[in-house]
Amino acid sequence: MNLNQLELLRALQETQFNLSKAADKMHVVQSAVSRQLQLLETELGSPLFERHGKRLLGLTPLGERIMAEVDQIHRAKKNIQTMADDFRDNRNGTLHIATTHTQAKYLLPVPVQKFRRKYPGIKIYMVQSSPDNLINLLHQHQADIAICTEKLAEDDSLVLRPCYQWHHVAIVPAGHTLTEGKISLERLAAQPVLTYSPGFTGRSAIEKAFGEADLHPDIILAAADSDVIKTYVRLGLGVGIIAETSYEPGKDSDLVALDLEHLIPASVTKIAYLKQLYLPSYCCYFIDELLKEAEAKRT
Amino acid sequence: MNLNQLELLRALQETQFNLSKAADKMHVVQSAVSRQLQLLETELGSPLFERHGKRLLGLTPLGERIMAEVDQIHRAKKNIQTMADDFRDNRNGTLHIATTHTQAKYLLPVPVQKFRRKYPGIKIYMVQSSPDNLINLLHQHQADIAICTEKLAEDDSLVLRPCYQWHHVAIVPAGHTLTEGKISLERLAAQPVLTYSPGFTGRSAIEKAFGEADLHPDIILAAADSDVIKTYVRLGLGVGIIAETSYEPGKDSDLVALDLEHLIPASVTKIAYLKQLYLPSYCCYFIDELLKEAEAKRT
DNA sequence: TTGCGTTACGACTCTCGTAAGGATG
DNA sequence: CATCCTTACGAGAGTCGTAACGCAA
Repeated sequence: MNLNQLELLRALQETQFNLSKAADKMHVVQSAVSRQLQLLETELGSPLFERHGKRLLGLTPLGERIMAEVDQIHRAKKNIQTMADDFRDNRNGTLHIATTHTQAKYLLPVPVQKFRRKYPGIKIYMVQSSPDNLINLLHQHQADIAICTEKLAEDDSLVLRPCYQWHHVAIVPAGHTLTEGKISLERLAAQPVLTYSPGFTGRSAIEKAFGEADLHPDIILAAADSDVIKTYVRLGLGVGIIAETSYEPGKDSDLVALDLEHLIPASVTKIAYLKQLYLPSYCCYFIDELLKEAEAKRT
Repeated sequence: MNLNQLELLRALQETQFNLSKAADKMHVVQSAVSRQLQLLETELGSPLFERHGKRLLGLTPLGERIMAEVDQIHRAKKNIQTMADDFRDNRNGTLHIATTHTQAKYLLPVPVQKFRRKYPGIKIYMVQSSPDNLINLLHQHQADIAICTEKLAEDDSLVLRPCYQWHHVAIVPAGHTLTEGKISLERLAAQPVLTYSPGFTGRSAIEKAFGEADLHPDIILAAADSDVIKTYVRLGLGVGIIAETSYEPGKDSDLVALDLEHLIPASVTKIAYLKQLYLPSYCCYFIDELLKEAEAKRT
């Protein structure tokens, strides 16, 4: 048994048990992985994969259990390398941030700027995705940290750090009927509504609020980002419900923001990363800057 | 980086950073480990060991952190091998039991006998040691399970399974003054006492009971096992305090056992094993038999 | 026929052991 | 000077890549 053979098992799982594709992933020819797999299964004394003829179909029960340990080994090996790299030179490296559009545009700019100044040698990869996919990215080691508001609960393998609490605002063109009088969920629900796609940026809080009031707003447009919503609100399609932080008083002076703090429960944006994974020092610095920025926004 | 290099790190730690002894442990010549260590440190880019000249003195801070991951890898690798062995053939193997004299003599015989019948191919290694050392044996992977009463608390990495609850009895030769009238801690403390060594078989419960009554018995003999205590009680040296299960009505008919249940708090004997370590099926069977035996003793 | 996996064989790389040498207490 | 570690070099084991083959959709 050696580390390459264990990596091979991972590669096979990631390629739906296709030896040829796994070989590509491992940067060796296909016959090599065929042999290595045979050697490993011979050494362990039992097949690790279900086969139909020569084709691999999936893991055996033994294979399943072994894969869990292989993942542990992979993680530990990665930690060793990260630690060594970080120790030798913490000025170079890469930072993979997974987040949603809203956070990328309205929360991250200042921290990223500060980070660039302190760590000019670190490459930043920012991946935008849907909140439920962010956790996948973490688990697949394709992201170091994830920043988002929803879908981050009940996962024991994650560290969750509350970043900041915010609430929603309604946006309407100047002169809109909602700008007069007191805002309420009933009045909102009477209008065509534009807001975030399900699973994005506190959409669940919005649904909860309307649901508890037994209201069923007509959501005529759902988008992943605030800018799209604003655009169509400007076109007069209806009232937008977006995060307060996405309303920019300067640029959005043609729109009126109506505070919904008392109507829709507040949301908490969190930073998440894998509990068992070592974070390089620059990554911790970035998290600290994020928390500082959140603190600054709050006041 | 490969598994052998990581094993080498463990070997070095276990040999107080002596390359020559580590080489013996790894079954290779010393020059080989010297080179492998250099290769690893070169690959990681930083030294893992503090050196004075050519000698290794200890781990660097980086080395310390890496060793923690190496231990994880070692454990996972061991789990893979155990799983594969268990899956292929669960009739052969070894079971390392670490326990104290008392448990080995009075709790284990029946389960061991049943185990031998069901798994005649498994070799049983029974290690007797002091309770605080039992945990070390588990952590050093020199024992699969440990059975004892004391010193098993507050260790997050252990699974603790309460096995059975018992209490102490006082033993005296027939006709001893304590056999008349009602037993009490005061009357006990007035006699020379023979009992377990500190850390053994509920000794702490004994001390606690006397301590809370502000009594200071004269413990003239402390032994790790009940038989030694019985022997000297028979010689008339004083009153023995032993586990109830160690008093055998048949063999010990010359001694009188006085129940101390109401005087000394009960003790709980537990089975412990490493949380993160895979236990082969026969090991689980043995644990089950132990729990059954404990259940039988209780009734 | 194409895609997927296995087997055979020669080339190469890697690691080991032997042996000699340097440093340290 | 004995112990501990390093370096040099040749032998052997292990792994890879090429290529040919078997099998199934």
